[in-house]
Amino acid sequence: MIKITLPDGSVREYEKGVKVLDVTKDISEGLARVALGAVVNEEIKGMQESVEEDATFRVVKFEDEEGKKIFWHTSAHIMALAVQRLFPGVKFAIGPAIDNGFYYDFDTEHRFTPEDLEKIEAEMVKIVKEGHALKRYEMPKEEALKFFQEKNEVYKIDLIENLPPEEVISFYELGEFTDLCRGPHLLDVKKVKAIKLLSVAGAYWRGDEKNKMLQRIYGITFEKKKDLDQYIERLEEAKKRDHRKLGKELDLFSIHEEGPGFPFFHPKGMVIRNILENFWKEEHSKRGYGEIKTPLILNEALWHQSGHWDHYKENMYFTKIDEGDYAIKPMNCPGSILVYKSQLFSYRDFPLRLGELGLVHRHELSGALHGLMRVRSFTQDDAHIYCLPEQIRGEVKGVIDLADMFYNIFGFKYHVELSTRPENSMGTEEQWELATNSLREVLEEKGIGFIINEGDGAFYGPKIDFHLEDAIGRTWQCGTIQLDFQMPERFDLYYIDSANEKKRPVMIHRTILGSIERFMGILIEHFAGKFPVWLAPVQVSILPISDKYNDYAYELMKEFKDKGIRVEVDDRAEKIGFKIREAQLQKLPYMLIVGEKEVEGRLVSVRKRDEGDLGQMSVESFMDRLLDENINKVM
RNA sequence: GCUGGCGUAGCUCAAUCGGCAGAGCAACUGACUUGUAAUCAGUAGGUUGGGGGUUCAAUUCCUCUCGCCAGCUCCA
Repeated sequence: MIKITLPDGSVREYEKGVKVLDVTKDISEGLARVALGAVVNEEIKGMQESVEEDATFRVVKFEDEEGKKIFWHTSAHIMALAVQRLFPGVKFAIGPAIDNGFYYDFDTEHRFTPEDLEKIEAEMVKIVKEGHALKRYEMPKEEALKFFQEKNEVYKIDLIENLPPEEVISFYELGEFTDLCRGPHLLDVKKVKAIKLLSVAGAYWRGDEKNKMLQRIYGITFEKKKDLDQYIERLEEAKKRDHRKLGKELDLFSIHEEGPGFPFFHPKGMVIRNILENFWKEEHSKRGYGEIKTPLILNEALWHQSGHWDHYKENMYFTKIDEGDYAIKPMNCPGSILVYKSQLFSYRDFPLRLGELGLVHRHELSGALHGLMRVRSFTQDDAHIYCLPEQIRGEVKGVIDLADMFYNIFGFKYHVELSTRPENSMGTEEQWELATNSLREVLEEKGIGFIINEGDGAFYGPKIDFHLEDAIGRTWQCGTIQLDFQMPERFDLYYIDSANEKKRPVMIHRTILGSIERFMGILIEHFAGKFPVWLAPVQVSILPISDKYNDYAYELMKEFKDKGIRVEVDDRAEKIGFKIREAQLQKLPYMLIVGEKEVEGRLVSVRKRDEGDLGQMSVESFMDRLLDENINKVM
């Protein structure tokens, strides 16, 4: 007898043989059938032989994260089989599931076109109809190598050669396609009903730009056609939120061929930017930060001393002044350091927090530029904290809390990463370990979940990064906290301790918004351009019914302006319907319609974005309402 | 930077096989004086991203270059 534990915990006993099939049928409706370990992935017939007594099956639904991953991983294999059939001679690299779907990397002289994707898609549908089961088996290393050598699958050979010796080398066979794969997989392909191949793009083998570029096909699959339609619809929705599109439509900013990666901010964009910056300044002032401003261009010698010359030159712009060599700053820290060095500090002055909204220029690769999210000139909401070693924890905690406060105001979700020592870096192993551990311990102490980003630290120290999401779920690093023992050393920074001796301070580099530009990009996508009243570039638009009421509108505008409300009058000779439409498309929070009915009793007819007509009210009560809302939303 | 795709009026997009470069919106002028998502008429607007080539003829084909988009790499 074989005992099978079902997802609800109940145990069923079956005789070896066909009975197991019954179980899989029982639990199969709407589910991806998956079990722990190898056995369940084999054909049903094979399973009878290998299922152990008391085997425990785990059933994973498509709705679960894990279920999706398995579903999409199998889909990648289906795609690979389709490609193998349609394009013989293609070499296979890897084909994993990702957050939204899957991809497979292929090496071939042929360039995949959109038409090819359709053909592959059709072949995948055919494969699903054929209803193959996935068979798993294992092979000793030598045999596995021989298997792929015969087919000249160089990437698979590379993979096997790099597997740790204790790793079991397993294969999954789907029809004529056999792939090196750890699994697990669906038992068969029948559930993969809705298939969509999304795009083809280049990708380097093992993600290393020195390696050959392969062709990567992205796709996504679902159990139901309806889910696929929904997914595609969601993508379309997200496109409408794209900050590059909204930035143009709402006249917030522009980017021109004359300055790739150098954004221009328009008056309405500047309103938002100024609100952000002013709020930032107030909050930092409250928390004991002093504000500084340092030059954009500084002598090259400074950048040699800081280590940027050795570690960051590729990303820097240079210029000449008279006979001297200068660099345009890619980071603000050396400037802050010169401020520090302009006087002598005592341990009693610590922690010393110097903030700077600093404009930096970095030569990013042309292909990496992306609206406001990835630019070549941007303003970091930077600050450098000089402190005693025993003050590190307190300061890091303070910055984490500040970041959390900022993100919560906007309702952003974020995740945290801890980045460790990169290859091209300064300092000793001990210093790095100490710095990395302090950051880790603070995160653990505060109970903040984080993932480790191996080798992604700054060249002078490890960092904690805060990542925010854009409209289509891509994440962007914003806030960062970097611990640095190197710069104080290089610049011979010191303070006087209580024993009247010179000591090295610790330096913490940190940003909250990251870059004002990127943060605004995320802000635009997050609100889909419908900014809350306190952020809206125009808060109130006054719409006179006809130009007979323009004077009343101007009168009101002046009153509102005096109260600090951002207001405009649409005095064009247009019908009211047209003006309302325009105001709605500009996503303005409030429209005030004024005509014959309002002009007498100092009334306004209020219309709110998305909510429609709120009826008539007096100018005073509207103003109160607005000021209330305005103040409430800021904090 | 790499791979692939794209670039036509301020914006969104047409232009069959290489055969006179067009529409809507916006702008401008005039009329209309309007009550909750587009009033009507007229005018103007282009070295088809830029350079070179093939051709009787290039928005269309070839080539170089610049920019944009997706992904890779990189990163705030």
